[in-house]
Amino acid sequence: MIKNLRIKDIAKLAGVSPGTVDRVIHNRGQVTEENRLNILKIIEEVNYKPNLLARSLANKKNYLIVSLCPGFNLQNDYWKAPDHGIERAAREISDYNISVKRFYFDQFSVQSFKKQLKEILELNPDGVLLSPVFREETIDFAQKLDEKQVPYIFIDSNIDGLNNLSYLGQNSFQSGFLAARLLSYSTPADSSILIVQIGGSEPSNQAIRREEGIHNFLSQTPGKYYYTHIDLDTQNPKSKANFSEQISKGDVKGIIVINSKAFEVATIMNDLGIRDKNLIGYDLLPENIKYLKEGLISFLIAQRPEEQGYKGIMSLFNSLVVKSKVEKNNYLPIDILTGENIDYYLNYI
Amino acid sequence: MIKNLRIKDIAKLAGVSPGTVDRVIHNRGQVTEENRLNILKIIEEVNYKPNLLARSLANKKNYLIVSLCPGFNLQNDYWKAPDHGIERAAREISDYNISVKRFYFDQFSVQSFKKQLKEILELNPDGVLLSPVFREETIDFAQKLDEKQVPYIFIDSNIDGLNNLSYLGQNSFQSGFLAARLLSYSTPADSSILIVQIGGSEPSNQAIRREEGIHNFLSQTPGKYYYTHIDLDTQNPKSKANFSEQISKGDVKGIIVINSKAFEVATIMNDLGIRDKNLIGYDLLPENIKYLKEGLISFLIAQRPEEQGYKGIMSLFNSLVVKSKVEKNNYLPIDILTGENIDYYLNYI
DNA sequence: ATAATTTTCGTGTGCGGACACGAAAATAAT
DNA sequence: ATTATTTTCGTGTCCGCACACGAAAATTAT
Repeated sequence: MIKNLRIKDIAKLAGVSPGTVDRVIHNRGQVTEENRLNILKIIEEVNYKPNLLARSLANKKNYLIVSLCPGFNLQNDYWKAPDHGIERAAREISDYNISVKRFYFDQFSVQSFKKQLKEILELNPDGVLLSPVFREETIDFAQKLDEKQVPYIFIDSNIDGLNNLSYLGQNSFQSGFLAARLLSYSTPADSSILIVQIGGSEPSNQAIRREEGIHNFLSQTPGKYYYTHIDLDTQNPKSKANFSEQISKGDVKGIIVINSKAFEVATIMNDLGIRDKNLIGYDLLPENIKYLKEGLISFLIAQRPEEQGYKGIMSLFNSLVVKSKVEKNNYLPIDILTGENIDYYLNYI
Repeated sequence: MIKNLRIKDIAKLAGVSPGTVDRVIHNRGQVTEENRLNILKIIEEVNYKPNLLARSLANKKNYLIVSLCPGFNLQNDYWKAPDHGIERAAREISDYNISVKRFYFDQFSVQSFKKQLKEILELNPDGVLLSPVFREETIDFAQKLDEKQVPYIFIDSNIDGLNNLSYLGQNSFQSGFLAARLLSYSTPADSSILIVQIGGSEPSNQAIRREEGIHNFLSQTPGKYYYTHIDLDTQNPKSKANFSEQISKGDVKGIIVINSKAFEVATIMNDLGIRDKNLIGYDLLPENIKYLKEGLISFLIAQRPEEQGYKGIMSLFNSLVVKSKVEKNNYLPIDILTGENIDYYLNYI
């Protein structure tokens, strides 16, 4: 119940004017060493905390935060959730003289990524939130930001060894490990497991790490499961036919899809009338959710994409305005979803 | 990028002084109907949003929010988490002239509950966050708050039919249903399941609803499982012996503990060297976590207690200061925890 | 010693909004 | 028509902080 002291109070305690205290707080010089130390001591003693409201109100500086994430559309709306989180955070802190400008790129085009990075640099932002899909370009960009002393945060995936303020995302290895663990609960010994990568293009870093996690778990239970990696390209009839054949085998009891397209497998299972296999997938795409509720998908593993966006912006805010320190590695929880609990994740912000 | 208009701007648009606009905004009268309507129209048109920072800074009113939750100690630290969330929210909004005062009661004593309610009423708070453990006393209290037009929020458990601003907690029925579902993944057909209530005292509302959910699931799979309810009082040697006997039976394959004391069962299983049964429990007590990591507990179901406290205070803040509307029923996600993902929940705020 | 320069410091203004107070305008009373 | 009363409205101050400007003090140069 002790009221927070103000600059004016500290000035009185130190026997100086508010302006002098202000100069000490902002390291603006023009203060004798004696006064400076004394004021710092008092600030320490009374645990002075500036009033953020007053500070932001008086501060004319307008912070610009930009975000760069893959775009989204009806076919692929994974990045809608982070975008939503970014927007929510932006609304919440707009009174603090912070504007957030969102950029998007085509996640299959390095060119679009580079183009946006260039535009962003020209804006001279005060902070950047970034999905570092392309490695080399990100490294180059990060170095330029370092030179300008602009903080940046990665979301969804990470690149080690850079000077980013924070990383917000999941531990992919561990989420693969967990997927295998969940499968093992309900899959009898000596059966086969398929590890499926869908899409025709090469797997993302995330998918690779997940598969490593799966391998790691399965290798800890030697001899219990036989597992095979399959690439499925649903556009390619041959690939699809091959997959249908594989999945129809009786000893196949479990399937893990290591990217977000588990619904493709569920669709095939549905068409073939297969119902006795456990399917585990990732991410809350509408079609995944549908099959989870219908029981064709046993578990979905989710990574709080909305929160990644929200916390990303809030972390930059905390760093720039509140000046509190930010955790460098901020692994988000690995949520396990079933038909029974998913509704409470969907409605919940 | 359009800058927010200020009262001063609106005054100019309406051809009046800022004071007049202010009077309209606060319904303080002293304005001709003609001016009032005109100003309201302009406010609507330009979508005026008052600057919360400036508003709070200028506002001398000090809001008092009180919370009343069960106390906690080394033996029973469940309520430590909500308390932590309350404290975190309080810190975050302290600049907005909001002070949060925390009250505690003994969850086994109606008397202590009533005593604290009385004290709270005498403080004339502007908002109340409450764990409504005792039904009748809460109803009485709620009515008094209604008369004073003081908003109140329930956390952890709910009482229907009251005028509370919001409820923050879990759908206990559904979390029971989910527990049974999880058990069914790994428990073979025709085996026995124990539903255990621990503690010697009567079960909480929450435990009762969970058991209903369990029943509901199991009754949907007729004939598949045999299940028995057992009361276990670990202080009572006879009760403990009886339980040990039951759990040693070979056909018992699964156990669900419907309150937060699953670790008691795990301890017994440990002592008896039993390792081939699936045990599911609730809540992240340290001892539960320990056994989850060791594999004696298969799943823990958690309800984000920290977030209940945090969101409870933030909802009151939003209602009192931001004046945004608050969802009445705010079921928190039902988190499924295993040894593989729990660390990411523990570190995470 | 005095002037010129540099350093140190206090005061004042504004950020956007809340509220008080007193002036001006409108209405009522004589 | 004049005064008294009520209603309407504008101005000013403060909230806590950031920053500018100019005055005072200390230092250096002459």
